[in-house]
Amino acid sequence: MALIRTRFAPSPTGQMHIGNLRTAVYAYALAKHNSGQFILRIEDTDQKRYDPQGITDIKNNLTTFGLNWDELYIQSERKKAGIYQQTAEKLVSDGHAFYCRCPAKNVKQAGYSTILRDPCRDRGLTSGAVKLRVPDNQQISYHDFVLDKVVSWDTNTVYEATLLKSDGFPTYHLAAMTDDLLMQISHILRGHDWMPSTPIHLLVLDYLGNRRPEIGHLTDILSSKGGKLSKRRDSVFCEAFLELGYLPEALLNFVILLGWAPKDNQELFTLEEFVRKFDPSGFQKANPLFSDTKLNWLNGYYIRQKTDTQLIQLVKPFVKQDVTDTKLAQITPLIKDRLVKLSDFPSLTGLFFSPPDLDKNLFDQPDLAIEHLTLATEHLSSSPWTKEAIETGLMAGIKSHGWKVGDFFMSLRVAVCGSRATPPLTETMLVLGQSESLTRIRNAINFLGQLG
RNA sequence: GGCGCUAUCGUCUAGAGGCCUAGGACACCAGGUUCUCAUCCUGGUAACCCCGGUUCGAAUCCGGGUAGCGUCACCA
Repeated sequence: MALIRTRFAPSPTGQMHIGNLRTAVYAYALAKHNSGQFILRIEDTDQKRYDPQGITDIKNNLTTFGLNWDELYIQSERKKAGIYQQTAEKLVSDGHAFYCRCPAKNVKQAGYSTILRDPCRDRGLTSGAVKLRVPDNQQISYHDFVLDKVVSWDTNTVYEATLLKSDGFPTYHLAAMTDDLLMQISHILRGHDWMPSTPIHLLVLDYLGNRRPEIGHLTDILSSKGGKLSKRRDSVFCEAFLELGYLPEALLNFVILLGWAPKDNQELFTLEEFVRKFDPSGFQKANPLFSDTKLNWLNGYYIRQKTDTQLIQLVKPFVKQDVTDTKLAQITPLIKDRLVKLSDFPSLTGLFFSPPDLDKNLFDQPDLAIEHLTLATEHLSSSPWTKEAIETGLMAGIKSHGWKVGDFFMSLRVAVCGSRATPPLTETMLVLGQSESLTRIRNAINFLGQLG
């Protein structure tokens, strides 16, 4: 098999979002599954939208997710070498392109354009912007390797796109195709939104006289609110998910499943497993909806797979309270099964740092609770501070009074934690310490007594 | 409006003419484990867009609707 070379070719105009991440991981897997190369190419040919921070962000993100590139190219630097200028001039001299001095139209505001043949195409100008000369009455087609389908157009529906702008910079149409050819890209994998301009690219590819890479168009990720994912309405940026405490491996796994599936229904993938099992026939053809419920499950799953030591390190940036390493190491295992996102840490652990606000509604039977707590005080003030001693003593007391085990511990739980849903009670008291635990229980007795 | 793509449970999907009384995962519901919640285990509810056609037989093939999405810039 010929060498597989894929590229991830973002334009650095904003932060990397989950759609970009998905495109990148698919291109990466396609290359690596075949022992090929994954190329990062920065498409910064739009001077008006240039953002110097963008390149750094893209590199950092790819690194975070383990998508290491083999080669890096930056189009603005290649432009300086005159590569695109030369290609454009060759197309003109071959009769496949022409110069144009029409003012740039802004159909974005007008709606849509219906003029497909440019008035400058036969004027024989010798300078200006360069536009593609589109032939009439021809069929142009390609096989899409994602859709696994031949798609074709009548050239009479193709407009004469600008290839080189009057500022000397190439448009995507010229730059991307020129580079794909020069860089020996074997597979172009890109967003669905590029599909309509594919006939333009096919023409450019053919006129440049080389060969056509395989081309495949990925689905778009849709918003659960309807329509395309929106940067305003939806949370879409990788950075934002990371800041919420989503693990990179969870986000990556989630995004892999959004548009690709293996025949055997496997759901859990590390990057390495995905690369190994990758198969282009698994690509989805219909647009998926973004919904974070499965992402939440995946994140919880990956959190539970961490060792306590690993999790303690991961959770540190999300700890809001002032805490020693020792205490953090005691608390973290107690809430491991309860964490959905790392940022849940502060709300799940508040009870370890400050006494609870008591609410009488949390106690089922205040009078009985006083009895429960009184017994607890008696035992706990004299008990050795170990799990076994605490529990056996308490159980003996419960049994002698004929109480329901669940009722007793709920009273104690609410007194100590201020909530009916908490980490394991004994372990929690162990962390709090004997003195603090007893203080909280006595406070609760007083609180309940005053209600009386 | 033109051009193009798509259409299986609420969501992500398996399904390439009989293996489908349509399978898995998440979510949801019920039960079990457990001193609560969570985890974990077991079970359940739930889908082939519509209409024609081809065929002995269609979720799977074809045609037509309908709907969704994309795009129509000297932006990518």
